[in-house]
Amino acid sequence: MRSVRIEEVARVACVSPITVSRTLNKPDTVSEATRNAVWAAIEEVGYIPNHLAGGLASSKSRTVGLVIPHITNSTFADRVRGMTEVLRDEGFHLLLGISDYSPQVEFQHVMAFLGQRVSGLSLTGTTHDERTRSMLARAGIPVVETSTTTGTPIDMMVGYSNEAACYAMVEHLARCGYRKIGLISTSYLNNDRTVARRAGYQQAVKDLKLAQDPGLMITSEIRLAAGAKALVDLLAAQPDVDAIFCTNDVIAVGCLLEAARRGIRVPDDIGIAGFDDIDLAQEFVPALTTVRLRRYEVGSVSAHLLVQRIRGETPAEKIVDLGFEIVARASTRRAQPTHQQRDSGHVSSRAAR
Amino acid sequence: MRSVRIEEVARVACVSPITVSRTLNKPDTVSEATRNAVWAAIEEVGYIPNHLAGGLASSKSRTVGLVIPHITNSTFADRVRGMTEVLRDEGFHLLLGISDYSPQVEFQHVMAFLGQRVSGLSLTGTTHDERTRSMLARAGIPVVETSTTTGTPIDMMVGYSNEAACYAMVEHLARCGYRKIGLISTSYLNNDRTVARRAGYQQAVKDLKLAQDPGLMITSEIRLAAGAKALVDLLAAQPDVDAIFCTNDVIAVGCLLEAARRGIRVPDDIGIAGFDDIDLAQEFVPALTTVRLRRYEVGSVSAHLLVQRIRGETPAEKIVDLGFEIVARASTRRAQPTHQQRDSGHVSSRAAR
DNA sequence: GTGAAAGCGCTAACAC
DNA sequence: GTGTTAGCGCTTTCAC
Repeated sequence: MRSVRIEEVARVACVSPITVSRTLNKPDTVSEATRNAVWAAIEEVGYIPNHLAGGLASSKSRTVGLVIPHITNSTFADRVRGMTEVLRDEGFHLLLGISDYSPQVEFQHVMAFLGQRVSGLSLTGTTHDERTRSMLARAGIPVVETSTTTGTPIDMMVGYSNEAACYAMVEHLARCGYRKIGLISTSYLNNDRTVARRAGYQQAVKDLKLAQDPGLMITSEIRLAAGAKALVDLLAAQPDVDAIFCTNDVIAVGCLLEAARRGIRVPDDIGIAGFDDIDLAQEFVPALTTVRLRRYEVGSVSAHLLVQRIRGETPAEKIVDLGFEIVARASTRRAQPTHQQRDSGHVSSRAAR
Repeated sequence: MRSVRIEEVARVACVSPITVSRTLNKPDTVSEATRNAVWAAIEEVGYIPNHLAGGLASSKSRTVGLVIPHITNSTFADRVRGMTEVLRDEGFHLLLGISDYSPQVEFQHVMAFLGQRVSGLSLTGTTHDERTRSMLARAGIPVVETSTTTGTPIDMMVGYSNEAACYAMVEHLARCGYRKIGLISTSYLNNDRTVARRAGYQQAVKDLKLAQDPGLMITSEIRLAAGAKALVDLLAAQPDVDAIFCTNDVIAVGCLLEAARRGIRVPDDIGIAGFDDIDLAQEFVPALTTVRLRRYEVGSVSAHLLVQRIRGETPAEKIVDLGFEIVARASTRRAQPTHQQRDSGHVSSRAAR
């Protein structure tokens, strides 16, 4: 398929090819009359710029790569939305890869993206294949790791402290009077965010002298049915649990559904809390106490940072903490206002922005 | 950033550049000894093939474009998953664009993707900007439109009949004894799938001599809160509605939640049905009667069709009907088995595959 | 099975 | 403000 080339546009517009190129890429360096003539010619011949050729010649591409662990989850869907909207406004395009939580698959995507000469790259978390780190170090393109603010960044980071968020939620549950709090987390294999969330829970349980027992921590897949089953399993093993903190809202709603089916009263018999603040959390009956994150902003801020760096600017911060917020709702008892509003962990976090 | 080029690999491996290229792209045309030497050299110098240059020289790219209306919806998330998994296995990569239901934005993405010389393209539905159609006709790359099997295809199609699915659901509701069925659809602006769904509802209502009234059809956004509000609005305008068919499960669950809050008994006071069979549909109490679609397959089959055509093969079918299935659950009354299993509309549809 | 030459379509650098 | 020249890194074509 030999396509219409810049040369043909140039001929029709009676200018040189480079002028056409400039009209497209640096319009303000071309006089208005020329610009109009070129645009008319472009329309006339039906020219579509070949970004492959342009990218090759300029060693710049208008593409950014994103690798996410999976997509069936509003955390990542919102991030994709945040990135695509900003990138579109800035004239960039998004190459998407899904790693399914495998660092090896992530590495393959990174390789392929580098082969496409992406101008920037966004990854999830800080757990990567060693080759990913070394390739990226050599490639010298801006990289944003997201959804965490801890660990050793490759370059930049946008997220929140998973550990602090979980610590804050356990504190909140303790203020609600819960003393034996179970934790249902997602699998923590290759998932530094989950590891951090578990650590936050454990630290808080220890600091607040709540019931400690390895049997209180179990894992579940992110599906409603799995969350329901996890509730059953946890209650079977630890019948006197008085609250359950799920590191994911889908799991938490699964628990709420199962509790309803079994006639377990929430929050009286048991308190249930989640993580993410998905749409369903506030609509569900009872509404779910949870940790609110700024998912869309994780994407939009990442994209902004990448674009800034691609343009050669230096962002104010290499690590952006978007904070979190404990949202108390009906699935947990009312908190006693003993301490001063320590919930406002998010306030300080946000201030860090 | 001057990167390691194929020439350097060639020098280290003591072969010519073209041999390196062949080792990478057509390994079986190179002797094993040479292949090994080349691979060793690639590792040694840390070579990353430049797909921009390769694509330019061969006028082929290993990239496929996908434009979806939005991403915060399992319909599209599953499709993305289906596409990426197949494409990854086939060595292709995915450029993602989100159009927000705007044909103009879609056109911009299509232009940009053609500029990247994507080898194939997948769009949603058949409502496009006229320029999109003409560009694509000229570009001559394989195109798959999805989520419908009606309308005039640009090239190929993968989906299901939205009209037949909604017709079947109204039939089902009629067999359940419902006679005045409201419809809450999404906005049908630039959305041929919704237009078809509404048409299916209207035709069935007419054929089955159910209550007909323009006031029975309203629209809602795809959010739980919006669905809840839509229920309230519909009941206010049409108090004697005995069933509500929502063309989206999220809206339907919003209705169920609102019904629970208002003490409206489902399915006795009112029957509620949805469309999509999201995870929540079967877990919710009461479980939601809905239309099950094969969302993942929409993506995976699309990707397969595109890859086949990119390879120069000719797929057996240009239009793949993946069918649908009426899933009867607790949110509607039991159906009377009067007619013979006409629900098996999906069986014939699937047979069409 | 391997190589040499030519060129894919564009833009950087420099000239005018 | 616009044009000329050279070359981005690879693959095609044809030769051996």
